[in-house]
Amino acid sequence: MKKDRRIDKSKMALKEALISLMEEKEFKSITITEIVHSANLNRGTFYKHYQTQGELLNELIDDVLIDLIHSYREPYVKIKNFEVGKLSAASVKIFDHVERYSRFYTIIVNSNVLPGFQNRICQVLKELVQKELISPMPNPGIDPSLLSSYNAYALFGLIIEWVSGDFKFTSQQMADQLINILSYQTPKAEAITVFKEKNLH
Amino acid sequence: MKKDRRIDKSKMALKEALISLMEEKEFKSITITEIVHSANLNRGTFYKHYQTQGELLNELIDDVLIDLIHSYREPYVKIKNFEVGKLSAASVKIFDHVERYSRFYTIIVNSNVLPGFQNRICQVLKELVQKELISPMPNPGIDPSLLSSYNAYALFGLIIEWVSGDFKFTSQQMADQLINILSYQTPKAEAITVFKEKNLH
DNA sequence: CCTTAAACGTTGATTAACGTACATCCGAAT
DNA sequence: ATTCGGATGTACGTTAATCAACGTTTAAGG
Repeated sequence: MKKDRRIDKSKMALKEALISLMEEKEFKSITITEIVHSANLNRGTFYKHYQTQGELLNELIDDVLIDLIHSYREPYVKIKNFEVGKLSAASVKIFDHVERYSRFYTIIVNSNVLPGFQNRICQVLKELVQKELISPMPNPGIDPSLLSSYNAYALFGLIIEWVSGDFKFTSQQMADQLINILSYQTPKAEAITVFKEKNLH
Repeated sequence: MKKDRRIDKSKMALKEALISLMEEKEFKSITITEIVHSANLNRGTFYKHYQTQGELLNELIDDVLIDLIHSYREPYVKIKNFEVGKLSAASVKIFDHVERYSRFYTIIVNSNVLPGFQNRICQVLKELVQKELISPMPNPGIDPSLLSSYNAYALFGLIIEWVSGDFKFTSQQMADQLINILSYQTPKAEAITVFKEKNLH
C-alpha cells in the first residue's frame, strides 16, 4: 500500500514555511497561525500531524539527518569495480546534501537556535565514518573511535566554513578541497592510496 | 464562503507541470499521464477539472491574459485624478507581468505552438490601450482604432524582443526604453518633457 | 497479422484537508 | 484591574484528492 501523497505535501509545506519564518525571526516567537498561513494550509491540518512547533522542527531535523545518511551511503551501494578518486564521489554527496538544505544550515550557523544540533550531526557523521571507513589495517597507536570523531568534526568544520562563507564554492570544489587537505596532511602518500582503494567496496 | 484552496493548488500544479513539459517537448506529444506525474497528482484529479490537455492549456492562457489585464489596470485603480504621466507606472506593470510568466512567454516565442495566441494577446493589449489611454484631445487625422492597434503591436514587439533576448533587461529598464522610444519618435519634444516630469514627481 | 505495453477514461471506497465556528488563553495596551 | 485583539486547541460536516482497480483504446514491434 502506498502512502498518501497529500500527507507528504502538507508536511513539506509546513517545514518549508517553518524554514522561511526562521530566516526572519526567532523560533520561539513563531506561532502556529503564522506557520499555517505561510504554508497556505488550514490550521486543523497542522494539528493533524503535530502538536507543537517544536515537534515540527524535530521532524525537520530528522529529515535533514536522514538525508545526510542517505547521501553519504549512496555512492557505496552501487559501486562495483574500484576506481581511485571515488572518495571524491562519496564526499561530494555530503556537500550536495548541505547544499540541498542550505537554507536550513544557514539558519543553524547564523543563529543560536538548536545548540544541540551541531553535536547531533557530528555524532551522525562520526558513526558514518566509523561504519563505512573502517581501515583495513588499523593503526595500533590510534583509537578508532577517536579517529572517526576527529574526522567527523573536521568535516563538519569544513561545512561550517562553507555555509558561513555563503556557499562561495561549489560542492565539487568542496570535495576537491577535502581531498587536497587529506593528501597534504597525511605524510604517507602510499597509505592514502590504499585508504582510497579500500573505501570502494 | 471562501473558495477551497485545494482546487487552486491542484490547478496550479497541473499548469506548472504543463509549462515544464512544454519546455521540453511538443504540446501535442504531452500525455495526461505525464502531466499528472509531473504535477504529483492522482490521475483522477486531472479529470475532475479538465477533459483534455487542450482544456488545461486554454485555462492557462486565460490566466495569463487575466493577469495581463489586471497588471495593466492596477496603476489606474488607485489613481483618483487622471494623469497622463502614469504611463510609466502602467507600462512597468506590463513588463512585470511578462516576467512573472516568463517561462510561458518563452515557450510562445521559441516555438510555433499557439499561432493564434499572439493575435489574441495583441487584441487584449489594443483594448486596454483603447480604454485606458483615451487621449484628451484626439488628433482628428488619426483613427483611434488604428492608433491603439499600432501601439498595441508595437508594445508587443518590444515584449517579443525582450523575451527572445532571454530577459537581458529588467522590467524597469524595459519601461524606460518604452518611454524613450515614445519620446524620440514624437515630434513635439516639449510635450514629452512635460510628460516625463509628471512621471517623476 | 498479432502481441504487448502504455495511455486512456472511469469507478468506488477511503480519508486528508477544507471552511467555519467556538470557547478559551494570554499579553499588551488602556 | 480591565479591556481587547490575537493565538490557541478542538470540533463539526463537507468535499477534493487519494489509491486501487478495471476494461478499453491506441500504437509500436515482432
